[in-house]
Amino acid sequence: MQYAPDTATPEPAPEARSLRGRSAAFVAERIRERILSGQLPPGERLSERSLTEGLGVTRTPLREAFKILEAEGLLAIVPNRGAQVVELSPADVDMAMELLAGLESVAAELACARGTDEQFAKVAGLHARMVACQRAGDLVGYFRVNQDIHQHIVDCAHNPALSRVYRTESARVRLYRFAGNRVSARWSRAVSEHEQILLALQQRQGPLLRELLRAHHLNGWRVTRKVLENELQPDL
Amino acid sequence: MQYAPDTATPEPAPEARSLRGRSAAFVAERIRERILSGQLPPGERLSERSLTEGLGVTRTPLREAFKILEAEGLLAIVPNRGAQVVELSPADVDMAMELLAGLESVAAELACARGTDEQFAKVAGLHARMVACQRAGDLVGYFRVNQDIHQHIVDCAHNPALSRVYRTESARVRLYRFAGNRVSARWSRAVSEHEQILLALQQRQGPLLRELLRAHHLNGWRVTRKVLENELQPDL
DNA sequence: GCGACACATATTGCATGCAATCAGCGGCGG
DNA sequence: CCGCCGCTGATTGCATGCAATATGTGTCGC
Repeated sequence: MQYAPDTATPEPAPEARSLRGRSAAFVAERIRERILSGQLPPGERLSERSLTEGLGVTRTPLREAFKILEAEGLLAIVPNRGAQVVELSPADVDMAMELLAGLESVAAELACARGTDEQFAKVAGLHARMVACQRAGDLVGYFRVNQDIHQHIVDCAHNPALSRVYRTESARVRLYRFAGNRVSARWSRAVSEHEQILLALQQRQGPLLRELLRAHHLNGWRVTRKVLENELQPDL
Repeated sequence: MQYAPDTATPEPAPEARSLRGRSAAFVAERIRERILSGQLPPGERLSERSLTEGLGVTRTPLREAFKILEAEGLLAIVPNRGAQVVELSPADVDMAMELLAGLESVAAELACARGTDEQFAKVAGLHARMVACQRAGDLVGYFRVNQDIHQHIVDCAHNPALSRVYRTESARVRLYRFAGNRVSARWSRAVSEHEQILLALQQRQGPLLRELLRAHHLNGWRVTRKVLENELQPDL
């Protein structure tokens, strides 16, 4: 017969035991998810109390997580006034988009030079899924797969530093870009642009791919900016 | 006659009073300086005890600073084993240099399109200082001004996000690049390359500037890599 | 009625204390 | 002699407590 240990095991959570030394990273990941999903909107003030209660950790690792997210550009910490989700002006997003376009254009030539056919096939598979999402009218799925495709193209460059920077900088503006995808007229054109991009990638035409990505970014961002500036109403 | 305030001001340190809410950032800056100067070499383990004693803060803000520096890629925190200065393999530096070259090439065209003549004049001034350092045999000064020049060219693009990423990623590999500058034969060629770069910038020849920067990076990194791989002995 | 001040409460920043883990070392068995 | 085990001191991870600052509210003067 088996006996339970004398001391009633508190067992706060199944993963909590192994969380030692990782709780700040764990908490940061949770908060990052909430920011990127829009659950914590830009400008939202983050109370230490409610977050510690919600996440089951104390203030020390939470505050460490704040510092991580601040370094990533997702939070702004104001002394004595706590942390809040960074709010980006249209100009900020503009600069970020320019940076992302630049990173992709750098990645384009590297990807054509070094990407494997298997990686390209994976991008093609994602493209098919994206088209399926479009047909199903699944905006959220479409957007997510779209982001995945761009990240995968960058990953094809086989440069971890480039992939990391692209991922981080892309995350900073994810919410803002999402707005632009809420215009149905953009969808079909974006898909056809993606088809050209995929073709250029598979045929390893670096300079062409670079230009296609640049144009794709420009087109997408033009629409998004209009939405952000309330000049165009989303119809989805 | 002037009287001192009744309450004897404790005044633990001139900056300590205003340090509340900023001590983690302050500590991070100090440690960053030590890493970038080589005072804390790659692989060095950072003891919380000695750093708290040396910096006059307690462990809580120090550990927050560790998280910031980890997010910047300067430290690696191993659970239960503390923080150590990141060690980059030649491959890591290779990837980072490719990224930096890409960022500069993106910045090049933007700088030619948007940089002000005043900014270009400042770059020219830095170039003159660099030449002076070269003539004086001031390796450290030369290297620092050299880095400044590249950062300023990137800043000419008037894209804060681009400047920030370039600065951070450049810092990560600063120590490793320094090794390559310890070969005297590289100096004169680097200076002449810089002169061409400056000219292209002032004449706003974007595509040319992009190619010059790419070639400059490639040349510099080729020498540096040889030094790092011990195929070439520094002669300075 | 309106604004300014003062007090009370809440929240943040940091110091400290305790538990868990690691590193070094000596004893023991093989 | 070598390797394994357990012990001890040191170090890290996190919880908590205290001081400083911000925030909300009521009161007073105008």
